[in-house]
Amino acid sequence: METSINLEPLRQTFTLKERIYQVLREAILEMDVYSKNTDLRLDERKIAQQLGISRTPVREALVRLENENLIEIKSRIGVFVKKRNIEEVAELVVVWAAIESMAARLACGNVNEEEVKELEMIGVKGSPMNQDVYSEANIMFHRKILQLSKCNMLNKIGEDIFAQIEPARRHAMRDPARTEQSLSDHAEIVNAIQSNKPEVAANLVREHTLRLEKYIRKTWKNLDTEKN
Amino acid sequence: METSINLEPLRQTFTLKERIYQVLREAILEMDVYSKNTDLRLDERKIAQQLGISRTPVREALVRLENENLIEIKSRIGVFVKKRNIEEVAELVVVWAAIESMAARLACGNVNEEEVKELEMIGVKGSPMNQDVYSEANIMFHRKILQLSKCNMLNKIGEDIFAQIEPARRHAMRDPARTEQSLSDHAEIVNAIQSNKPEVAANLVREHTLRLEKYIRKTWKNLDTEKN
DNA sequence: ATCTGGTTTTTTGTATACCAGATAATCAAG
DNA sequence: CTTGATTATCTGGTATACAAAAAACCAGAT
Repeated sequence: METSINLEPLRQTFTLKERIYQVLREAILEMDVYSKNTDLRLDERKIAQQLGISRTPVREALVRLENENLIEIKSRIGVFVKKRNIEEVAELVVVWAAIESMAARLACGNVNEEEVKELEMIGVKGSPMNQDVYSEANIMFHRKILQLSKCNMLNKIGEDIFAQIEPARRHAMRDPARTEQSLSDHAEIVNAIQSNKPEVAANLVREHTLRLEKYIRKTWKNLDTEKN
Repeated sequence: METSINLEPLRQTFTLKERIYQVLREAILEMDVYSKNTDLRLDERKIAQQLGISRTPVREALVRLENENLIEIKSRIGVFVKKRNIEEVAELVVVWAAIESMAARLACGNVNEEEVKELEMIGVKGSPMNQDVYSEANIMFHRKILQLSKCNMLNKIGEDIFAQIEPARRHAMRDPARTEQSLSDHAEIVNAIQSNKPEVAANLVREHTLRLEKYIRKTWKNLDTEKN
C-alpha cells in the first residue's frame, strides 16, 4: 500500500451550545452560591443578549447544566443556580468516597515512581500553611488519585461529582484544624499506593473522605435555611 | 414563630422536553444496539414528526441524552445511539462496583428484616433457571442494594451508570454457567448485610461485580469492530 | 466506465416569533 | 384593611424560518 500524508479529520466542532455550556459552567462554579446577596437567577434572554446570540443555543446549554445538577429550570418561572442542602452535599461526598476509594485501589501497582512523586508533591509536601493554597492543593490531590486510576470513566464521573460539591466545599470547609490531619492522611495514602497495598489505600481514602462527610454534617452552618 | 401547615410547591411539570426525554430514553435502552441491522441514527425531524411536535423540544431532550452518554450528537452530521466498546463497558462496570460496594456498606445496620427478605427473594430465591428471568432478577438485586443504602445520590448515580451498561449487558452477558456462581454470591451478600458486617458486604459486592468486569473483558465478542 | 467538479438535496445549527403559565401590580368591593 | 378580580408583564416553552455544512447526485471530461 502506498504511503500518503495522513491528516487529522479536522471537523468543525465549535458549536455555540458547546461554548456557552463551558462558559456558563465555569461561571457557575465560580459563583459564591451561598452568599446572601448573590442572585441565583439566570435569565436566558439576558445571557443570550450578553453573548450576542439567540436564546436557542443558550437553552440547550442550560438543559445540559440542569442535567448535571448545577442549575434548576423551573418551568415558566426561571432558571436558578442550585444551592445544595446539607443532606445532598453529604451524600455527594459519600459517592465521592466510593469513587475515589476504588480509584486508589486501581492506582496501586499501576503507577510509576514519577507519578507517586507528583502525588506526594501535591498533597503532602506542597507549600503549606496557607489556607487557600492548601485548599487548592487538597482538591488537586484528590483529582490526581482519580487520574492515577487510569480509568477514564472513574475519572470522569469523579469530576462530575466534584463539580457538584465544589461550591459548598469552597464556602464551608475551611477549618485550619483539619489541615494537619489531612496532611498526615495524605502521606499515609501516598505510602499505601507506593507500596502497592490496594486494600489499605482504598480503606484510607474512603475513611479520609467519609470523615469529611461527618465533618460537614456537624459544622454545616445552615447555609440553606432561607427560602429555596 | 407560629407554626403553620407546610404544603408542597405543587407545580405543573409536564413539559414536552421532559416527556420526550423519557420516551426516547426508554426506546434507546430497549434498542438492540449491537445488532448489525439496527440503524443507530436518530432523525430529529422524523422524531418530531412522529410525536407531532416541533424540533425544539426534541433537540433539548437529545442534548440531555447526550449528556448522559446514551447518544452522540455529531455536529451537522447527525444523532447516533452510542455503541460502547469493551473498554468503556468494562470501565463502567468498575464504577458500578465502586458505587454498589459503598451502597452495600451503608445498607448494613440500616435495613430492617423485611427489606432483607425482599432482597433475598429477588436475588437468591426467585424463580430460578430461566435465563431471561434470572437476568432480570439479577438487575433487580443490584438495584435493590443501591436502594437499601438509603443514599439518594448513590442510588441515582448508580442508576445512571447502569443505564449505560444495560445495552451491552443485555446483549452479551448471558452465560448460564455464571448463574450458579451468581446465586451463591448473592446469598453471601444477603447474609453479610443481614448480619451487619459492612466490611464483608462491601468486599463481596465489589468482587462480585469486578468478576463481571473480568468476564466481559474475556468474552466480549468484537461487537464494535465495525465502523464507529 | 471512471474520475472530477460542481450543483442539488438533506440535515443540523441558529435566529426569530409567538404562546402560555406564573407573578406582581392595580384597583374595586366588602 | 382585607379580599378578590382584572390586567400587565415577565419568563420559559414551543413553533417556525433561515443559514450553513455535509452528503448525495449528476453531468461532462478523460
